[in-house]
Amino acid sequence: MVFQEERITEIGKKLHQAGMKLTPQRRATVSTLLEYQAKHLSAEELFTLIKQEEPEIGLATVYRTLDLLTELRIADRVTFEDGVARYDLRCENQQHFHHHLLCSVCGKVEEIHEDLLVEVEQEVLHKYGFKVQDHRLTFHGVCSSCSENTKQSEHGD
Amino acid sequence: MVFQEERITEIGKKLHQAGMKLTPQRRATVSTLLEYQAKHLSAEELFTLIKQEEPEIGLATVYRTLDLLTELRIADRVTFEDGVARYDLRCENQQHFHHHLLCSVCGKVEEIHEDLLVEVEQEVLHKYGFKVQDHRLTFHGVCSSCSENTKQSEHGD
DNA sequence: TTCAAAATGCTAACTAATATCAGGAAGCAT
DNA sequence: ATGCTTCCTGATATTAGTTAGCATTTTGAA
Ligand SMILES: [Zn+2]
Ligand SMILES: [Zn+2]
Ligand SMILES: [Zn+2]
Ligand SMILES: [Zn+2]
Repeated sequence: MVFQEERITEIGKKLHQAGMKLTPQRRATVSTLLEYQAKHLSAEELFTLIKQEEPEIGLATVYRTLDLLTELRIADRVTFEDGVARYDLRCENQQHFHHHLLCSVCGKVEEIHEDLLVEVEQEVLHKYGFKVQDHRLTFHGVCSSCSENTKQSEHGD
Repeated sequence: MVFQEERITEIGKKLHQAGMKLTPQRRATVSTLLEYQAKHLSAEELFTLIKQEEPEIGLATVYRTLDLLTELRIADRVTFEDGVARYDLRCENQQHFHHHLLCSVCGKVEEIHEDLLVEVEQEVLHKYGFKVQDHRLTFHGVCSSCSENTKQSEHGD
């Protein structure tokens, strides 16, 4: 909770640098994003949660705030297979967006915060002349617990 | 054009194997996907194009056909920043979806058909126990022609 | 305190995508 | 041919996520 406050005021500074204000609505949005980190909530899901902290807030404001945070690279927008935009707070001092593991069996979404692409991106620069600034990487497959379950049920045959 | 016909009949076989028919509407959809390969068209964009070949076709059929092709792994669905689903015909004998380079200056979308992630995916298996079946990788950055233009205008200063 | 700019809430509008449903075509068995 | 079944289709209605418009409120500097 103390960390949260620090983080929020820090984000407030970034907003001020861009000539914008940390209004109560924006504060509530950021704090909810912090609280539900790595949950990949949609704008509407966030809206209902934020309302608990800031009941007067409107849906449009949530959308506007999320757009703002995305532009300032405080948050990242990511879309999985259902086509709904979801939001992640960008980790501090993280240059690039983190990666996601999407289990096709249980539907779970895991995160990888390690940047596995440094070499790949150099290769892309050399071979294709493309200067990578950021990336979106999602792996589709079977998570560790699901493949263990499969193994066990195979033993049972 | 000859190659197209071959490709279409080959896809027709895959449909038959799955107990489905290559109807005129589906044929027209596949042929349009082939014709506009690597254009990353949305369902509605495809719809207006397909109508030229098959004017009686309805939008719902296009959606249904694209779903079908995606399930049979004949096509791949990909979503960029605007949140709209776009469709790529999967290259023959290609295990994984290809990658995309999205230029933030000119908006161009390039493709990389080389699978750069073999080692990364082994790392993911060893470190996280996650068995990768497929992936979605998009790089955001500056394409080669745009960075050359930037260099030239810097010279001009 | 005044005032302009920024931000907000409400609602309507828009768009992509899906669901529904009443036909049609194709395949097979008489 | 005839019926029967299954699959497929087009039109339309509906849903859900998102954006636009606008009047009102809040904010922070002068
Ligand atoms: Zn995440
Ligand atoms: Zn799983
Ligand atoms: Zn592509
Ligand atoms: Zn470019």
